[in-house]
Formats: sequence, structure tokens, C-alpha cells
Amino acid sequence: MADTAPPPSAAGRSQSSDAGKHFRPVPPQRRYGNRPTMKDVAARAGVGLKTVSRVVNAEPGVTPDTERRVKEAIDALGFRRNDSARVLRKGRTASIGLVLEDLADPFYGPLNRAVEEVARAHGALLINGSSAEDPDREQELVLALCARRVDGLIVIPAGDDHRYLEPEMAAGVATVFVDRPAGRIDADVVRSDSFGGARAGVAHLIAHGHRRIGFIGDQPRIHTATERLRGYHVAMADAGLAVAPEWVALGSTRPERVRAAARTMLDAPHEPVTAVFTGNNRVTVTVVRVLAERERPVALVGFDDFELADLLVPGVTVVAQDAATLGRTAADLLFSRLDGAGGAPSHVVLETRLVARGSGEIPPWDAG
Amino acid sequence: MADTAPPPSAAGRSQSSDAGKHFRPVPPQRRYGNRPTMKDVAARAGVGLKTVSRVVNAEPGVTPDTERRVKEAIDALGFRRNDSARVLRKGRTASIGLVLEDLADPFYGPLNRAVEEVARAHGALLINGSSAEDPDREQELVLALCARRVDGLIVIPAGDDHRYLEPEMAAGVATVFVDRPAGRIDADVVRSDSFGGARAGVAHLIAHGHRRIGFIGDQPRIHTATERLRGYHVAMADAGLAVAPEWVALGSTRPERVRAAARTMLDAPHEPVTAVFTGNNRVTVTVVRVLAERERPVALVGFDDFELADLLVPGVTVVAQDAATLGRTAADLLFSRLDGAGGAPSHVVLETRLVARGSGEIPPWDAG
DNA sequence: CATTTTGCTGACAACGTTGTCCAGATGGCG
DNA sequence: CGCCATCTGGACAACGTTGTCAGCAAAATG
Repeated sequence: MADTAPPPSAAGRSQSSDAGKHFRPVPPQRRYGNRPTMKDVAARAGVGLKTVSRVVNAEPGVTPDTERRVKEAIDALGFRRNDSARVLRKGRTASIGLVLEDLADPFYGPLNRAVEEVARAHGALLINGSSAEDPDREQELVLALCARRVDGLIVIPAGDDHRYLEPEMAAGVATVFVDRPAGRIDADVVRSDSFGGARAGVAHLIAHGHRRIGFIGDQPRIHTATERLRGYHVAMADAGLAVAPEWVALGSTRPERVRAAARTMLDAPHEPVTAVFTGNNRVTVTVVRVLAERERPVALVGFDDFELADLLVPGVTVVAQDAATLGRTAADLLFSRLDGAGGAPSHVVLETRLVARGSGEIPPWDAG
Repeated sequence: MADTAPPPSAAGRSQSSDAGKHFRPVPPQRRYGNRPTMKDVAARAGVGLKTVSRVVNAEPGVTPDTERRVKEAIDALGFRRNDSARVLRKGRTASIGLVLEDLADPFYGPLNRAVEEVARAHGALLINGSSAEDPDREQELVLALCARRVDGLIVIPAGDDHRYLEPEMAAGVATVFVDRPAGRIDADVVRSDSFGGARAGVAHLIAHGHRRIGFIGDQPRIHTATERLRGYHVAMADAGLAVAPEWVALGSTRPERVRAAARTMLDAPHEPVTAVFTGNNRVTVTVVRVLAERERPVALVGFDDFELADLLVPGVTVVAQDAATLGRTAADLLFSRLDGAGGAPSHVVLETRLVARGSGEIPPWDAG
């Protein structure tokens, strides 16, 4: 460590006496590690404060010679503009917040990345957080982001009441909800057609002869879970099929819960299901595991595509939604709002795509 | 939107005349959407500015009655503290930056999440960015984070020269590098044992009879890529095996490049490889696809575990590293530095784990 | 009852930056 | 040569918050 660059000199900073006098305010020590400020740069370059600001921001009206002197001082001191102060002065932070369920969920990776790309194109940074599907944690996170005065928010809602955001939105924090609509407030939403996708996926199973189809989904609090369940019910009803209560299991996506739910409906002594529709990629992956442990093939269609779904045997048929487009669309919408686009909240619904890979075409073992 | 809460009243804010006079400074319009400040709250509650600050920060020394009045004013105005100003004053942003390669890469999901959890435990927010393996972009991102005065940085380096960070680190920005060491500077590093892991993985293939083993890895600029290649070479040398130049392919992880590399070494007229070692999860997944298209089974061991690797047929044998532990360890180290821990930079190396699942046990088709 | 102690409260100055405006300097033109 | 237009540079006041300190009232003490 001894060979690292020496700390920038504190030349030009006002130093109060060390004598511990109480007469005049003692500046807090080591602010930002005693980083040089524009004032320091100005003193060293022998110019005024504003001139440094002009150079730093590449504003016109500085002679080449002055500019050079300032730049030398900047390099010598290791100065870097303090964006906190800049933000305070300018009123825009050039950052947006993204609150999603779980940064580790592969479904959100491409979404996250797409949002980041758009933010980057607009010169904004991305502040990230996971709500862990906990409404309180979501609120805590969102409000913390508002306190940072992010210019905008993209939220994958965990809770079902977002009225706490009303004052923030009224105060100008652009907000776009993704994947699920906001609760109790009217706001921009970008989501996939969960209902239609699930309906098509279940219809696919029905078309291949299944009559007893199970549904394993996420917690009922989550809008997409109930929408997909609705799609399931409508598809069944369309085909004139009754649904036994034990065929439907909503709840946590924890593997143990999903395994138990799958076993219950697959091993039911009376009317076991011959096919399963899973409500999201976490559930699908677990059910794939359960099915892999069994002798008799069971048909499966899952909501959300996932990597390697095509290489499993059989390939897993899915209702695919495009997470990257979801993210990009939401971010584009957000920045258009920030650029002043007015108008009523838009509700964008993206179509899903049924990707047949085999697991949906397994015939029911007791067909006929 | 007409039924949303009215914007907070601007009571108490000084309003200059609209007449466009030039005589006195015109305040910039719509700062933060005209959000109320502590001053507004103080005016409304009929108390002093500092009293509001005390209430907001739950500092002692405020009568319950005063506190109630202030809280009422806060609610009525929809006040939320401006953390930008707070940061400026206090000198700490309570945020850390995480720069990684690609937010969409599933390998980084758990790492990202682990870092977030630690940050959250320390009351800090996480600012995220992808370098896309572009050194310039990494630097741009890192310096932008420094300008925001993040308290600390966790960087998965894309470039091989990080001297640009020296002034920042000297100025007190704690920095921990993850997955790969920093270039040309001495800093904290947390990484996996790429060399040892690759060596063990290749030895596993050798133990199962393979003599001609290919290596497909990431770009040579990336430290882990060359370390893993080194492990490969040492394992081969340990077994007294020669390595033909066409068995080794370093380069981009784009599927086309990897496919081409795999085909080249598998279809070589002279001495085609009977097994492949892949340098990271992106490469592995592509090679799995290539092998799935072929008749003759080829043995495969990949660096990095990935979801569903066990369910493929055959299961993919991997050298697993624990991304979550990597992230958690780095974040813990970062915050211990922020809490004042001194001492020489630490270099933590986490062990890898060989997970045999079958794809490494395929015998060479021309064994003997 | 006088005096000290204690507890609340508010005035004020920073934090580091940018916007406004004015003061000089410089050059062109009459 | 003198005046005006133009350009460059700098002084100063915000932005919204928190730390310091002083003032003042109420409570505790002698």
C-alpha cells in the first residue's frame, strides 16, 4: 500500500487550528476522504471557481490556455466532480431505480439488462433492489429510492397497494410498473398477456388429449399468478372440462412446496392429473425435477421460457414471454415520461408465444 | 389521473414574480417537481428548521407535542427527506457500486443478490452496471460511480489496468475486486481457484481414459480464462500428455464462435478430441447444444455449475464455484474496510468443487 | 424565593456544485 | 485615437440538509 499514489494535497483548504478551541465551528474531518473540490482546483490553477466548473462541464467561454491550466490542476489533485452536490443544485439525479423480486432469478436477468441498456443510452445510472416478494420491503426500497430522488422508477410490484406512491408520483417521480399492474392506483404498466398465454398453454394440453390437468402457480397475492390461473380455468371451461379442487395449487415457489403440490395431484388415488401447467419458471424447473424422478411420462407446459428447456428430454413446452422486451419497453416508456410525454397511463400488454418442444404432446396415459 | 392526490402545496416557498424581470435571480422551475422541503414543513408546523430535522431523524430532544405537529405537517405536505442534500452534508452516500460483466448472465444473478443482501444489512443501496467485458465501459462506469461518491465499489474487472482507480482508492473509496484480480494495482480480491478447478476437471477426464482433450475458453484478456487454461495445461502435462495447438480455443463466448471452435476440434481429420473442457458456463451451454446434435457421445466437463445441468442426459459434470459466497465474501470484506479495517489487501481464494454427473465419465470412443 | 440545572428550540453556517450577473480586457470600427 | 461590441473570468447566491451553539423556559435545588 505504501506505493499507492499519495492522497491529494489539501492545499487551499481552510484549516482551523488544531488546538481544540470551541470558538469556531470545527469542520467534520475527512469528508469524502478529504477529496479536493473545485475550490481547491481553482486555487491551484489560479482561476475562479466558475471557470473550473466551465472546464469540467466543457462549457464554452474558456481560453485554451486557461483550460489547460485548469486541467493540469485537476489531474494533479486527482479531482473528480462530486455529483451529489451537482444533483442537489440541478434537481435531476440521472438515475433510475429498478425494484424487482429477486436479482438472482434468471427471468429477471435479461429484463434487468435491458433496463440498464436503455438507462445507459439516456446517461442514467441504475439503482437496483430486490423486494423478495415482500410488500413491506418493496415499499421500503421504493421510498428509499425516492429519497435519493431518482428521476424514475421501474417496479415489479410485490404488494397490491401502491397508494403510498401517490405523493411521489404527484411530485414528479415517473413510475412504470412491469409484469404486474400497480395496486389501487392508475399508472403505466407493461406486462405480458398472462391470461391469454396460460389459456393457450392449457388449450395445448387439452388438444393433446388431456382432460385432467393440474395447475401449480405462485402465491395468489401475485397478479400474474391469478391471471394465469384464470387462463387455466377459462381454457378448461372452453373445453367443457370440470376442475377438481385438488388440481389447483397456488403458493410459494419454494421447491418443497412445489414438490408437495405436484405429488399430491399426480398421486391422487382418485382422478390423478395426466398433465401439469406450471405458472412460472421457478415452478416449472422444480416440476421438471419431480417428473424426472417418475416412471410414467406426464405432460407439462410451463409459463416462462428458460435456458436449456429445449435440451431436456423431452423438451419442455413453454409459454414464452420476452423479458428483455418487457424491460426495454418499460424503460422506453419511463424515459418518454421523463422527457415530458403526458397523457393517460398506458397499459402495454405483450403477447406471449407458445413454444412446443414435446413435453406438451405426451398423451395422457389413460387416454380414451 | 384526475383523482390522484393533489400536488403538495407550495406554501411557504418564495415565488419570484412572473414578469420576467432580470433584477433578481430567478429560481430554476420545478426543482424535484417542487417538492416540499424541511423549510416548508417547519413553516407549516410553526417550528424551526432544525426541529424538523430532529423529528425526521428521530433524534432525541423533541417534545411529543412538537413532534406530533411536525409529523402532521410532513404527512400533509407529503414531505420526504432529500437524501442528495443529506449526502452532501454528511459525506457518506450509503450506497455501493457493483460493476459486473453482464447483468443477464445467470452466473452473476446469485452474486448480485448476495451483494445486495449484505448491502441491505448495512443500510446501503446498490448501484449496478454491466461492463459488457469492455474495459473502457468498465472505467466509465466505475468513474461515474466514484463521481456519485459511492462509499465502496465491487468490481468484476473487464480491463487489465486499474491504475485509473488509484486516486479514488487513495481518496477513500473502498474497492474489492471479484472473480479476477485487479490489473496493475494491489487491491482486495475475492476469487475462485480457477487454476485448481480446471486442473481437477481436466484430470477427471484424463482419469476416465481421455488422452485428446479440447479446451474452449473465454478471451485471453480475461484472467480466469488464462488461469483455467493453465490448469488444463498443467493437468495434461501431469499426465504426460501432449497438447495439439488446435485443441485449444480462446475467444469470445458468442455461440457462433464457440460452435465453430467445438466443431473444429471434434471434426479434425487428424486426432480429433474425445473430450472437451469448457471454460465457463456460457461456453458450456453452447457446447452442450453442439454435442446434443451429434451421434457419438463426447465427454464434457465445464467450469461453473448451471441450473438443470443435472437433468440433461447425460448430466453435465462441472467444476462448481459458489457465486453467492463469492459475492457475500466480497461485500463483507468491503464493509469491513468501510468500518475501518486496515491492513494489506487480502486475496481470498475460494475452493471449487467437482460435481460429477456423468458427462465426464463417457469413455473415449477410440480408447485403448 | 433565588439560582442553577436541564431540556427544547431555532439561528446560522457549512457541504460542493451551478446559474446569474457584472467587471475587465480585448479587438474592431468610426 | 476613442468608443462600443464582444468575449473571458470571477463573485455570489442558491440547492436542502445537518452540526454547532446560544437562548430561553421550566424544573430542580439550596
